[in-house]
Amino acid sequence: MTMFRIGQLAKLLNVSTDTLRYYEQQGLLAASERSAAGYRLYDEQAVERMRFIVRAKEVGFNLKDIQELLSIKIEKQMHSCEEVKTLTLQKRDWVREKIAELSMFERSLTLLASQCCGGDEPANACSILTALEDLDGTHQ
Amino acid sequence: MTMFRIGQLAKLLNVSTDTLRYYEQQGLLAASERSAAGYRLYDEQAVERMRFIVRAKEVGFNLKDIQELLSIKIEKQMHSCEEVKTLTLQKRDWVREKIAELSMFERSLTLLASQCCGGDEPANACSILTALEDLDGTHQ
DNA sequence: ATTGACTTTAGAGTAAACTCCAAGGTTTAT
DNA sequence: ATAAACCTTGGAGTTTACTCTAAAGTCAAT
Repeated sequence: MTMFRIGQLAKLLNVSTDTLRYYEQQGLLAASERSAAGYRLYDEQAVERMRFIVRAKEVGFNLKDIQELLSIKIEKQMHSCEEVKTLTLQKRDWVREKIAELSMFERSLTLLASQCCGGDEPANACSILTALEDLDGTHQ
Repeated sequence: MTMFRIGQLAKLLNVSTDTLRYYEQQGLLAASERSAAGYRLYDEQAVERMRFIVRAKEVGFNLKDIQELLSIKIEKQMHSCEEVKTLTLQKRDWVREKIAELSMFERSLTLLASQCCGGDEPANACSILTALEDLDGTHQ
């Protein structure tokens, strides 16, 4: 089993060692074990967990959100399927809302780009606000 | 022409007056004019601009991003159409990436919810991490 | 004319998420 | 065996985006 030291994991996932220690402190990612000298050692599972955290961050989840997502596990004895399912679907709906909002932006930006000739002349006719207002009219 | 005072605009857009003053200080939204007593007055255009800022914030743009988006309009005679188009398409691609990533989360949450009441699978296989990994396998 | 709700400014304080620093211990390469 | 490159901790500092406070001016209504 390959174990990573903090610097190696940091390099692998393009974060700082400080960030990894901060996440540990925040209860997001503990080192799998410590070496004799007290160095943090991370296994593949920890790497996967960290990959998840990074990805979740990238799409706009904050650390509290991520903790909640990570804690979604089915504990058949402790919680009913219904509870878990409700939490999961709530999160999913939140994600769907975000997607819908982003899609509106995507349309705005695409419309703006299409209205722009893309040539050398001053961009007098190009206005992102106009494009957005146009969308506002049709969507709200 | 109806003019809004800061408190009215704040109420209308569900932000604080402090936030509006802060955005002014950051160069995002200036009051259209001042009353004799020095009160900030906002016209419809300012309202639209603020609406844009709020929405952009909601989908994860930071203030610097938003300033950049707004500057496309403000300095349109300073930039060529090509510059504007490039910037716009860059932002659009960024938004598309976010949407793609969020869609993966959405799928994994949906998958997780559907597995939740499936019944017999071992509980340790039922986490969002596992669901996301399953998606990774089929989509990347 | 005075109360209460609004506004002004400058400046201090806050929360989240890092980021840096100091003072020291460990590992690896020469 | 000694430097370079890593790691440890605790704690201070930074950035972003507000949020709050204080001291004072303005406005509408009783």
